[in-house]
Amino acid sequence: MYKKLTNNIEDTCNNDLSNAAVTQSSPMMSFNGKRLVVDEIDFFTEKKKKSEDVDNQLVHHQMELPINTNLDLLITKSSTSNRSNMEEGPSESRDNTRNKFAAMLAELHIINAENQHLRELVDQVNNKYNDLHKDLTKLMQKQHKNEINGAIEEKDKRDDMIISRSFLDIGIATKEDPSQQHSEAKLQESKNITELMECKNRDVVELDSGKDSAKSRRDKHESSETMSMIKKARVSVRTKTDSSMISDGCQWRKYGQKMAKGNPCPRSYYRCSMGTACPVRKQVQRNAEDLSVLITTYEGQHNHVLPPTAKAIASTTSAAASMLLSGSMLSSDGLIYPNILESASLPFSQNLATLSTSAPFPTITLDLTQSTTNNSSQLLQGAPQDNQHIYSLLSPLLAQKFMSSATNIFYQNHQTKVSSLHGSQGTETASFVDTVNAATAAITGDPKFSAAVMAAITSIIGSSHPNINGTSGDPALQ
DNA sequence: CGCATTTGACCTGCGC
DNA sequence: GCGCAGGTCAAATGCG
Repeated sequence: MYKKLTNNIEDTCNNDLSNAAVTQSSPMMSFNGKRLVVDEIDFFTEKKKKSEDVDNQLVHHQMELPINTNLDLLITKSSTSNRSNMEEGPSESRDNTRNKFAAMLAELHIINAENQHLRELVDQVNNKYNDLHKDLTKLMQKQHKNEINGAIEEKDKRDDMIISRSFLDIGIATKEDPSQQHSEAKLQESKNITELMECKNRDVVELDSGKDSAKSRRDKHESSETMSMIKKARVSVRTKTDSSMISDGCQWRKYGQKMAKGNPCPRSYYRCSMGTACPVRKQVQRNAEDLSVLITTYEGQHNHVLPPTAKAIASTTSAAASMLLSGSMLSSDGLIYPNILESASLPFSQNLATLSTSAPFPTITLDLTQSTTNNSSQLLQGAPQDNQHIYSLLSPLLAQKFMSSATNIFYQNHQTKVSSLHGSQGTETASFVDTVNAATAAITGDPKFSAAVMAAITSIIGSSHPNINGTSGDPALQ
């Protein structure tokens, strides 16, 4: 038994040491490679657990098999009281145990070093993120200055698609900057679309303070329309309930009620009252055709910290809104790409999520009334028929899907734009798209990993930009 | 008394 | 310009 136990420990040590060695030789966080560490806690769980297991085994081993290590490292009662017994053990066993203990110590040192290394990498990522953010702001300012110097007629011809061009220009400019890592730019671009709009808005404010011209006013008007579009992107949720309002974890204050045309039931207007001046609003109305169906439409992003139950739906709406906006704006004709619908559909129900372009503002509808078809019944099986639970279950999948689809669409359009401008660079971008697709597939294939990645990205963005949806932690998807 | 809800007035955008 | 519909505001009202 003793030999068996020591063998186990030895195997564990060898495995961990070899793993640590591999890890050391190949940095875990790399934008160019496929491994990306976003939160050291998540990625250490396995190793940590392993290490703890080793420690437990060691302690257990020492408690049961008192052996003098001659290092006098142990201060436990057993180690001192049984010293006489230890000295009577075979010297070979003492050597083995000593070696193993030393190996474990070495492993601990390696893990600590690795931990430190990863911390540094996370810091670097944060720093690069901040740098890119600054560069982006500068580019936006530069672009606005160029526009001001340009012809006014040209400006008049511009329509609401100004945003899409801005997005593409930003992406290309970032990509062409040799000082920035290619994939870092991509990661940055996909992180938070709403942040770009904040930059845009900030530029307008700066312009207004500097030049009070008709042109700047026109820019402001256009940007206000832009912001309005951002704000107006909506996510509609259909649920079957008898209550007048679904419970989504947020606090709402009713500020209006209207009779809508063609519907005997009034439409209620609610404003989020959890935070001061929170821009999020929602409309609640019963379906005219089926009065048991309650249609709740969310609009905007929270500017405050949300409780976990509210985070679920908020992150979903944020991600959906980001997807809607990125997808629709990247289209050359201003329409939402049809493949969004396909990619946005949940894996367990093709009819669960639908997009509407007929409405004044892009709206995605999540139909939670169809829970009896396909695999959704399996997914929801055993879960209480409570909206909060449904959201909790639904949200991560949706947010994940929306984020990946938005990212893919962004890059696909980006590729088209770059190819047309630079010709030969298309292949490079194409390979990157492949990489993104592969990464997306890997992420979507492993729920735990995707959850960890999303949580980490959310926490990183959230910590850097407290104004952005605490959901998002959801931006765009919170 | 403070807060939430109600409800009529008002604003805005759009189509004719 | 006018009317309609959707959305918002704010004073009045209700409730704990």
